[in-house]
Amino acid sequence: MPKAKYEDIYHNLKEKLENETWPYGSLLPSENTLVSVYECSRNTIRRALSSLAEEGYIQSIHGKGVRVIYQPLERTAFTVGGIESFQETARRNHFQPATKVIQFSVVPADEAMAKETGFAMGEELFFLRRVRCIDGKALILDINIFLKALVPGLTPEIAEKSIYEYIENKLGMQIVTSKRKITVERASKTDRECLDLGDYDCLAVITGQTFNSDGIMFEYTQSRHHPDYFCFQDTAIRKR
Amino acid sequence: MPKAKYEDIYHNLKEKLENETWPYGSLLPSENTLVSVYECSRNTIRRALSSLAEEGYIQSIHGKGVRVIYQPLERTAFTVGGIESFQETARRNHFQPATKVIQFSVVPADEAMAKETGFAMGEELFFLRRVRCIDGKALILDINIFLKALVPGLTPEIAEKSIYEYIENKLGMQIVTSKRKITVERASKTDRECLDLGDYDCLAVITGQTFNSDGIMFEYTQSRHHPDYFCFQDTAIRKR
DNA sequence: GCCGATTTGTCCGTATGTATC
DNA sequence: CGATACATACGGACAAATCGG
Repeated sequence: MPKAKYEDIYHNLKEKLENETWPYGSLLPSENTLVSVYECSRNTIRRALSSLAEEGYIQSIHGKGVRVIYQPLERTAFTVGGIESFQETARRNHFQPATKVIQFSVVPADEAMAKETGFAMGEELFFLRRVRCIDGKALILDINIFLKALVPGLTPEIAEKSIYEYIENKLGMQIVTSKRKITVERASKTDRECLDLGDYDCLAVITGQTFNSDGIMFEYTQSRHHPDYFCFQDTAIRKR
Repeated sequence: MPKAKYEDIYHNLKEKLENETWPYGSLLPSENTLVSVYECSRNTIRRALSSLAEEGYIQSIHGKGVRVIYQPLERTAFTVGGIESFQETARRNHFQPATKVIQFSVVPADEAMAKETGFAMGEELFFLRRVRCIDGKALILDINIFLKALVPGLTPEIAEKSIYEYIENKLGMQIVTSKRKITVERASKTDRECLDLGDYDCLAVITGQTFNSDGIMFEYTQSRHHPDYFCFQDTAIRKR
């Protein structure tokens, strides 16, 4: 539950934008009007608006108003974006998810791995690989490497369900920042063995580091996606 | 030239983070210390810090401090991210860029195109296709569709150089928001004819809409990248 | 072209809440 | 418990862009 006022306002405005209370291309009520409506200071309104601008819902125009640039999208593809677990994404897209753990081991970080992942050498790591299936088809190969010290008690059984659920609810650790990079790679022998790639010879790869609320990196991930089930959305705002 | 104080502070801190004045994993000076250093209010400092947090440079920890999570990266790949023209990206990556215009026409938006691009039906559009080369290899196929009314005087000669440069400097129009989506598609016949794909049968596709400072969408783009020359970077911050 | 009303952009000072140590 | 540090919120001031008369 959000307790901050600007978060309430943000969610309320977001919902109204998605409902097309104000249609695409129109102007929002002025900030001062919103101040009266929500009974708060202009700073608080501006904070909510700036979050919506970052997410591509609106755009402020100096001296003029705030333009709606949100357009309702067709939900055909399996989209990712933001920090979201496989489970959450599957549920949002109304798919039946399944996970198969194909590797679960504990290893120390050697030099090559330290360089690639960003963990310190010698750190004890959980190394696991999982295949994600949707409607019976194997579509995503996930490689997760966790700092063992920060994810105590992790088992293959938990990995079969939802690791993020375990981390956040059972361990009480909060995931905050995630740095990622997206590339396209040729399918390896393992990819072809684990996934139903058909005659594709490439896949979409999301490689990332995840940081907890102490600002410590505790996870390195590689998510290897079937091309047909990959769609990443993003909004950028130009800085001068 | 940024004239806003928070932008100066933002750039100054960013440079120091990239110089590793404060190493990865350490804490920044406290906000109050920075207030003294930059002689400004805490609001102004916090604004600069929040921009850096969004870009994955730092992460605030309540009651503790601000952790540096920036790591210098190896510049091996051709990376994209943010709003940046091909020219700018090429220069940043120290490559010799070249552009070949293979189509330049004016068409009205029919129903199918209107639905795909988001332009209104019947709008007059510039439709162009360009091949981007680096060190003599054809690596990117760009399809740009512009609202003709908002980009008057566009010619194939300008398209050969930099359209963004023309739009921003000559027309004085500012690009502000860009909404994009990344997918992996099978290479079409055209892709194979235009690009040096080798034996790849897929490519990375960035599809996007660009909005000017009036909040009007004036461009629809599709950038089709050779897999080896595609790397998209992103930072996500988890919201509750 | 100028002026004034409206609207967003930047910045400040202050107060209070909450997490960490 | 107190000191420190970040988080939220308010209110006010002035600048800058837009628009209509």
